[in-house]
Amino acid sequence: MKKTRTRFPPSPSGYLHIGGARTALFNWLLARHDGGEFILRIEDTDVARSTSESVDAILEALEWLGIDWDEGPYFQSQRIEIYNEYIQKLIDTGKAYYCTCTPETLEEKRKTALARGEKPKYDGTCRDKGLSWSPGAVVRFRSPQTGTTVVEDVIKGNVVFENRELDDLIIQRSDGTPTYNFAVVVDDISMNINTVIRGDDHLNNTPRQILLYNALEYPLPVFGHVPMVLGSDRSRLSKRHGAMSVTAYRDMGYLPQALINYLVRLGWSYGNQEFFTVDELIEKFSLENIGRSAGMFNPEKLLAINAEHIRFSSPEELLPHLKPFLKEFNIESDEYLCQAIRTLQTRSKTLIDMAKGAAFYFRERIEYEEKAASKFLRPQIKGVLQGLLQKLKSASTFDETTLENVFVELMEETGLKLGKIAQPVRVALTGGTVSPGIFEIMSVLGRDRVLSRLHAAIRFIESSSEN
RNA sequence: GGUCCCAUCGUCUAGCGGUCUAGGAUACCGGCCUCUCACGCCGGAGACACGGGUUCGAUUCCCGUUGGGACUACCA
Repeated sequence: MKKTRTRFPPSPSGYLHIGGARTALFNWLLARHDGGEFILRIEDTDVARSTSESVDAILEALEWLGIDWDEGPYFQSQRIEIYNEYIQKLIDTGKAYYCTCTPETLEEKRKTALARGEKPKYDGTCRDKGLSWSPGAVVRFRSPQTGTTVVEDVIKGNVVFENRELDDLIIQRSDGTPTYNFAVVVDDISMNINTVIRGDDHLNNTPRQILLYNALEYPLPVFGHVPMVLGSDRSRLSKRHGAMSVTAYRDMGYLPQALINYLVRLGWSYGNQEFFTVDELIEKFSLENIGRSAGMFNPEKLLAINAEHIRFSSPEELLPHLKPFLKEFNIESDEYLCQAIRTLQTRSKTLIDMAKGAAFYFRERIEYEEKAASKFLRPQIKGVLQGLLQKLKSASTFDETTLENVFVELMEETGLKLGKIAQPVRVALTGGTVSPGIFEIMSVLGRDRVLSRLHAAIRFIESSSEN
């Protein structure tokens, strides 16, 4: 049994988007599951569209996701000699030929064919001319005109194509670079790729590629065409569907493992299980459980999964991902950060939420939300806060249980319900009316900060009642 | 237009001939819990596109219709 070798071959004409990431994930997961290898290859034969910025962006996105590769990145642009070698082989054996039809006349013919309601395929003008190379010539593959080609797809089953539907595709452009279908085949052959998992938008290309494998006399890899990810209007994903780049989700406060979980679950299932860690996915992933119908990208479900991952990760795991967002709120302190995170996990759907929610822990001075202050920091509560202050000063410890006892005492003495006391204290401590539990907050902040914030609140009440 | 793929709640899906008065998740709506907000828990509404077959029996198999999608480049 040969080792599984999969690959991910993005073309560097933009960022890594959600759909591409999912394809990468499937290939990566399969390789990791099987103990095989995962190869990264940059398909940059289209010089006009490829940029090194895109390459960087794609690598950055893969790294963030934690998708690592065993070989590469290979660049097709650096493999021209290899393609030429294979092309020469095909020309020598008569399986490919030079063609001097100009793009203009081809375009012309395509239009008239279409207008007549016919299939716009190459008419074979140069097929039997026996032309040799000349400037501007391209190389075409001599495609069989009869018979059928069967794609044995591990996801879709056998798909039969009539060879007469296929035409003599160009395999080398007039500038000497190979075209996609040919480069892919040569690369996959020379890189020993034995498992090709890709979007089903490639299913129609596959018979051509199979014919190329045959002409080159190499065995076929296993093909698996996964259904596409669709936008909210059920069409192919594109920019107009909103944020589609992987790094955009990073920047919106998503965890890589959450995006992975969501993306893999979109099109693959494991019974009723929804939540997976990356290790679990590696363990459980298999081609058999990939569905056959296209799925719609649903940001709401992604958000829910993200919240779940935030909830079930340890503060230590969350910390490095949270740091950049804290920085945006000018929080650099490391003090009691993990404890603070713990109090925010069940109330944060994104890391941005969490950073926002954590801000009050680290402020020197609390600024009160206007509404909160006018509703809860009123003169009649001043005495209660003062009473609390005294009790806290003398509290033996500052853990949640002790704190709760202090409040119970205070409730008995004042006859007030917890809610009546907790909200003003919450405003004093956080500036607002929404926060983690009051005892949690206090024990995280510690006695000194709590006391000084209560003092500040009392002074605030005094100064605002003067006017 | 041609070729190919696809079709279970709004969405993601389980289901691989009887277990389905179709299960889970998400979103939505109630309720409980409760110091706020969440989390959690309980409950509700919500789907097998349609028509033919095959079969004792179809969500499950076959064909057609309809609908959606992809491809149809000297893009990948």
